[in-house]
Amino acid sequence: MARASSVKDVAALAGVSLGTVSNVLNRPDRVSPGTRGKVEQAMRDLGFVRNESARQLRAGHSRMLAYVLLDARNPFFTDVAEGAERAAEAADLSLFLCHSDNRASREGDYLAHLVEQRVQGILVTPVDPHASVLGDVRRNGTPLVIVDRTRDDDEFCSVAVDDVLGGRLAVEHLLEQGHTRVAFIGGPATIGQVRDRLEGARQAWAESGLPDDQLVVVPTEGLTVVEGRSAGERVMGIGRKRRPTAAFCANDLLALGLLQQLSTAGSTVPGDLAIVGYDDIEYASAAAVPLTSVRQPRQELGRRATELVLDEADNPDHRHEQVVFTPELVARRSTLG
Amino acid sequence: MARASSVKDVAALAGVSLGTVSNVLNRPDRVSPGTRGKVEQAMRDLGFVRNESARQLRAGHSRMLAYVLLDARNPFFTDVAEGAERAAEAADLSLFLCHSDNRASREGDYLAHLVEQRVQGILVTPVDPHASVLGDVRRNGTPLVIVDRTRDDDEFCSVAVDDVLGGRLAVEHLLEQGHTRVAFIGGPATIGQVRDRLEGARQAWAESGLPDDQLVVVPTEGLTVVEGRSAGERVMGIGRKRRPTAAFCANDLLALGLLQQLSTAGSTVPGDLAIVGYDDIEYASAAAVPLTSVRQPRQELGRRATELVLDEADNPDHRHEQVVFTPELVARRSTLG
DNA sequence: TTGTATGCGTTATCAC
DNA sequence: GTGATAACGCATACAA
Repeated sequence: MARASSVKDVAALAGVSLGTVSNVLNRPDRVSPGTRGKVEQAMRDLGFVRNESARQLRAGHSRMLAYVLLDARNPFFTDVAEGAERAAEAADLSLFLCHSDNRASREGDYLAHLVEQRVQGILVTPVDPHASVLGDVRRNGTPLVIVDRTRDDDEFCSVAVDDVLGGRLAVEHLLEQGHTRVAFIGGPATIGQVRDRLEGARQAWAESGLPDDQLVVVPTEGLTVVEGRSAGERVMGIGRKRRPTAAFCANDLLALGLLQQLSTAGSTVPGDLAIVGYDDIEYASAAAVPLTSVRQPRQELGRRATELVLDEADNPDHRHEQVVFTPELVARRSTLG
Repeated sequence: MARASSVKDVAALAGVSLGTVSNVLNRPDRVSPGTRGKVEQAMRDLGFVRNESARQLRAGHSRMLAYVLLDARNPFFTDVAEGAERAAEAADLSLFLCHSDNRASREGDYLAHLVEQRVQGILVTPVDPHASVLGDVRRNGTPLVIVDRTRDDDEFCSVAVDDVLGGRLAVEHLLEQGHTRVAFIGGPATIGQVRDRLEGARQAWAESGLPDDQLVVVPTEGLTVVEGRSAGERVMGIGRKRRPTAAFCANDLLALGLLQQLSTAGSTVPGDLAIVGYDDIEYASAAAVPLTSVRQPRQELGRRATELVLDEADNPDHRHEQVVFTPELVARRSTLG
């Protein structure tokens, strides 16, 4: 494979000047049909492909968007990515996914590379939304939007969902179903989401007037199926009288693990324990017992984040905006007996 | 945000020439500690970031690798990606994920963009391994390796797993467990994988001497949880006497759906139906009944594919290679009573 | 050790 | 309608 051919090669073969080739590429109307034909033929003959690096160098920025995400295995993030992908497509940009796998170092490497690449914009669900690395990106002139996380300042655009409200919705639903002992399953508390959902749960609980200690917090070390199973053992290990009759899980993976654990142990859902999940991922409705869950507008998150990052890139009057979406409870068999 | 600063700006501020700045960047040993200090300080002051486009233009190729994958929601592919990611990291390259979502048009758009971007190499699990678009990439000088698919020629490097053997392993295991009526669940037959796994199943069946019609093919329209549930209804709808006592599913998602359907309907696994899945994704071992499955060396696939694409990029004597890995059966409760 | 000059491929401006 | 030319930012060969 010889060196790829350039506009110069095309020009030589077509017997025209380099400028004309460029015109065929970028303003075909300015060039006569005859020469255009010759040029296009030459391009085909040589298998000419634009060199995007050179284009970018000239233009000052690339036609790429990137989404740096925490966990490619979590359908929540891939759904967000799908929304972003569609918005990117509509703007004639390509969206690339970068998997940080929850590691700050990898996240940092990707962000650095993307800034060097002069991408149009970056969406990121960061390991730590307050890490200075995000500020560095901005300082270097690359628009950046925080997805599914928030900061307590307004230095960045962000899109997120009201997790406190989500927590309220879940617990209010369980209260309506007559439960008076409820477990909150989730952790670690370092994750803002987990804290907010618990906070919402507590607010709803306080308003119910039930004793505080009947809302039991069962901590987990992560938001995974395996952790859900382990939490299930702990919940069902509580003595009959003090055992919760319902559980609100900080995400659906936990809820699925919990469901599996109960099913393995011969307990029934919602008979022995009602379950509410969070995220409403596809597996939630397809579970053995379809799962009640708090739905977030996932694709919408990605779409809006993309719009914001493009506004930051294109609009000189851009103002940072913190968008907060409203979650919605989807009731299914796991709480409806 | 003003225009990003360039080596020229750094040189001006540091009071040295542009070449010296470049040397600080690329051969720091060639420059005296004193001037190096000045230059580095200037870089910090200006927030200088290399322009990767310009670097690429100069170098002729980028420091990017890409994996164009079919389905970001399938853990199989994200595991492959993880293996590729690690190999890329070791070579000091960045791996970007492109989600074609099983759409040929999106796959084509991504491939075109990557070629224009002059990426170092592309890994792809294509919608159609024989589509001409793959040949176009190669013709344009970008190394490309096919992942988890094969072609019947040797125009490309590829890495795959021996699915015929995988099918044999699954059915041989069920035969050993004493089953004499088995369902193969999977489809559509347009997917090479599905065909190969069925082929392997048939080979093992033929060698067992059991009547052909006791290996029942239950077709599905895709390899998803939902399809698995639907297949479950059909299998259990078969009259008692002719009903299979075991099912071999073309992937784990189908198997999980099947498992859920049985559990919902009050049937037991493996009592009423033993189940073998394929892929051994994380959810397989974490399922309500841990799933027997055929494991593929997923990360290894990604790692090897990356090595091959880098060899194609760097080694003038590169020869295309079709690597075929050997699958392995992992027996768990879903077949072991 | 440091500085100068050239070219990578593209686009856009300006003559012709 | 077409052609010559400069510029984008960087890396390198070579000169000082």
